[in-house]
Amino acid sequence: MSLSSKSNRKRILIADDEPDVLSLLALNLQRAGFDVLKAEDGEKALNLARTENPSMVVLDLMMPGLSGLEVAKQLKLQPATSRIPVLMLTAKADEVDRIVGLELGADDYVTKPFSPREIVLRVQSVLRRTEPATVVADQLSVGVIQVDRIRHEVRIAGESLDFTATEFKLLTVLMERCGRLQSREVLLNDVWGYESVIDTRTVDTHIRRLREKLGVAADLIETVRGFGYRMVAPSE
Amino acid sequence: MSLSSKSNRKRILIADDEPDVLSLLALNLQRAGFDVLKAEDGEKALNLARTENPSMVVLDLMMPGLSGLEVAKQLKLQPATSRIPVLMLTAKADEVDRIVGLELGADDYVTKPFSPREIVLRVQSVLRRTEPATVVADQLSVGVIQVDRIRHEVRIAGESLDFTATEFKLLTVLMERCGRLQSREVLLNDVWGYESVIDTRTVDTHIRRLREKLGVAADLIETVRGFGYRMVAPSE
DNA sequence: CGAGCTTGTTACGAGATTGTTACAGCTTGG
DNA sequence: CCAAGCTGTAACAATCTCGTAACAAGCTCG
Repeated sequence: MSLSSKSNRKRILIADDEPDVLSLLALNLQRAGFDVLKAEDGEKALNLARTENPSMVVLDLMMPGLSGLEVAKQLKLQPATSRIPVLMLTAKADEVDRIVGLELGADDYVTKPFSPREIVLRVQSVLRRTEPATVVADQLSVGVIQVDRIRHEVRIAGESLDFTATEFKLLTVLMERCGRLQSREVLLNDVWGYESVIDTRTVDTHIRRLREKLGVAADLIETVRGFGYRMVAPSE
Repeated sequence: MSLSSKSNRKRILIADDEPDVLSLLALNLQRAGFDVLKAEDGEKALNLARTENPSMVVLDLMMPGLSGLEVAKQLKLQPATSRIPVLMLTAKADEVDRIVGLELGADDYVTKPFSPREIVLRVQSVLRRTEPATVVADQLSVGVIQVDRIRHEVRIAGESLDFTATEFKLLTVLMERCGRLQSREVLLNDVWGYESVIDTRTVDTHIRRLREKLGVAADLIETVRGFGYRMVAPSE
């Protein structure tokens, strides 16, 4: 049932010993477009962080066994994992003071009770802060084309249109790299996924289908003969 | 339901030191149905934002005195204003990189030159995104469907109908988010609860039962292949 | 208890989606 | 202008998705 696309989505590792909290966070993060790795305890979290190279780690401070604090410390110790941002969940506000006193390696923290929405916002903002190169915008717009990735909605000149899963993905990839040439290989990789064994001509077919649906905005997808395709902003 | 004046229109605060830009934006936003507050500099913008409780703030990045960036930071610092969405106007695309590095609190940004129309679209989409049904109405109505949540009553074209608990919940969730796509996962989460371990196909079944009972209004529930379902207002 | 209702699961078929292929038209370089 | 190579287009088959119906388990209420 998943519209899976491992390649260019960010992986978030979350660790909490309460299954409910874990599921809730996972669901909301997935809904916000992240891939999620779940860990029920500190040991598992540490292992996953080392093997799966997540973009970010969300840790519950209080866990049986390895606490979130210890996991964070371990991560900071090794070069391979030392730069992974850490968002710490803490039960009480006054715990934070102690943590800060301990020179916690967390990039941000949230005190319980928190709303899942808040966590998602924090995760996004920490990612934005720590990875200036890749801004993840939910809202894309190029010329008359507007895309809301969260709602999976596309509007052409204000009018809502439906796209299939593949078309949608292809469109958003082109839009977020507007102005830059995308080779068929890159598109195959980022739209269809790493291990796909798909003919490059397939890209052409989907580009055609995209253009057909885009109607007046079809011109925004340029063909660069011999290389691939490029979305262009309309010249004013 | 009300044709009334100021009360239920959204207030947008715009700040720019160029009078021309300010007027142009104000005009277009008013035309789009918003109330507009104008500020010529950062200080005034900050004051208005604190006293007038706007739904959203549009800030020019470069202003004499307090810059848009500083205003945004100030807003984020205080709980009363920290949740107001910020749309930032920037002169050049490469300014954006610097902004991101500076931990911008903006929800979206637009680079100059921009069309007023584009700003209006952005404002609308940011508002759509950041305001997930703040009003909980007892009375819902979409097309010929009318729901009274207190009496637990549903009327289709005036005729009363019985719905089961699940059907009722599903219907109201769809109605309150009329026009917006709901994935099966979201529906499972919001109708069945997040700890439920239920197959996504179950959603399909209940959608079908809903449509069956809705009769003439069945068309109001759209299927968005590959993603989920959406309730639409019949006017479109 | 038991009939009837509610609800989640499952099977299946129609139809949509999608990758492939063939071919025609176009661009490019000589 | 021609030949070679790309790309646009259309058609096709494999696959996937969703609507439909049937079924079984659970629940309610007499």
